Amino acid sequence: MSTLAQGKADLERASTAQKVADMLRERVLDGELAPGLRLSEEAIGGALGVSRNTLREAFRLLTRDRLLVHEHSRGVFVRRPTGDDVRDLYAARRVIECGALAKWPDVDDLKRDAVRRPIEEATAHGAKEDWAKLGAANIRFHRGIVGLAGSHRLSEESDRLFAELMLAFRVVSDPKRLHMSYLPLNREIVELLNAGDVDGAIGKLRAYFDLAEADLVEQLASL
Amino acid sequence: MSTLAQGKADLERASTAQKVADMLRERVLDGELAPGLRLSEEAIGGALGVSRNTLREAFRLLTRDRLLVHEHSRGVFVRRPTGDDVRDLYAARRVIECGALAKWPDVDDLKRDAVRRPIEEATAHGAKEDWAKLGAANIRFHRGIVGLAGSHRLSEESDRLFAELMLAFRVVSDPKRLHMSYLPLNREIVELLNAGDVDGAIGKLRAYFDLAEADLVEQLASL
DNA sequence: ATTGTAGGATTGTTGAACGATTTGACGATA
DNA sequence: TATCGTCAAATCGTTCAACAATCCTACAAT
Repeated sequence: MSTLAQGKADLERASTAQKVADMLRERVLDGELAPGLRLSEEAIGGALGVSRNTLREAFRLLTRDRLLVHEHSRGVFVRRPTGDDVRDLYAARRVIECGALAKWPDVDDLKRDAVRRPIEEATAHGAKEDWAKLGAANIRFHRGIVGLAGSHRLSEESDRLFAELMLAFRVVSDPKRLHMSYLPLNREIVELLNAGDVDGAIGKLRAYFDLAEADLVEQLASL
Repeated sequence: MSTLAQGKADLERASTAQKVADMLRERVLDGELAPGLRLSEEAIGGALGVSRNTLREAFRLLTRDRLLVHEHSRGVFVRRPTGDDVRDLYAARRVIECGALAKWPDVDDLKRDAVRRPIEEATAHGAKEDWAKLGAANIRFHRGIVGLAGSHRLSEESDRLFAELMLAFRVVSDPKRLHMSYLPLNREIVELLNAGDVDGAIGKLRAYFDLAEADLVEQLASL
């Protein structure tokens, strides 16, 4: 049954514009397409072998995800997040994630594990000094937190916020320090949750947001 | 300065696809385009005098807003919200609005008035039995609550949630009863806020969500 | 009643075309 | 030197026509 549902999902994924958008999204998040870069319709369309119309549909999708910005008659550019953007993103995250975390007492172990496990994985990757995977596990930790709310729509919007934040992280000079320094804090959050101190965990999560936001804004300001 | 920024915003608003999307959005929220209706590219494009490509761009925008659903090679349809959709929407609203409301002590009077004023307006419209305006004021009340969080992104996502919810409201048999019955509850929330009892207000808001969700789900189930 | 099988209709995608807008360079003027 | 038009090149915005791919309907066969 689960394999059938999976197969259906694969079949439904067909649109060329959607595939192009997915490919471009990866390139943007990889950093291969740097923030501020202009994406010429002709150049990109020619390189990917799709028509301008189809490419423009893909651009619309990514613009809605805030990875690209569209300027009329000038083209689309890879978004370059500002300090205000980061403040806005963290204001949204504070509300969403702290609110979702408050649901901890009401959810089952499946959802709880989606919060706990990424921290274990992050620790393992940190020990191996695999900073990319550490960062990815960190994202999964926060995705797990949002998942506690039990809203598909909220999770999808959060994914967009995370993607945009990863764009902002690209300007950070030392991502290793950033991710490693917050890992112990996240671990404490999980320990507080396991101990039943949800309010304490929320407080620590909020403290994490304050620290991370200030750090990122400062690095963006020094450019 | 503010007039200049306004003028620039007006100038930038130009794209045909955007205008078509705005027009279609109104029609969908009016109910002129009923949930479940299929939107033929040829028919709509011909009626609006735009090409298929431009129309498809508009469809993508509205699909992202969840007002339309896109089925591959079958076309786009006006979304028909299900009970699960409503539960998802309210789960998201609970997290967002309760979290935003918790910021009440930290915000200025401008933002607080954006919460208080719509309730006064709703009361006035209710007295005149203008149910459409009463519903609109109710939405503004909740927009004001989200605005307390101070995140532009969160407010925009909430607008999408509200729009989708208005789609679900279209199946309600007696919108008058629905809006009127919750107005006193909203008024109590404002009074609690003015009295400084933020936690009490959050509790009442949560109670409102529980009632409204159950009501809407029940009406959707009886179809 | 279920399963194939045409066919017609609609969507998915492409390519070319043309007007509109932006951009950048080149002089003209003060 | 600095500022202001002007003009040409490049790119975007939009339309149109065409064809392949897919879906829907009706009808026949088992």
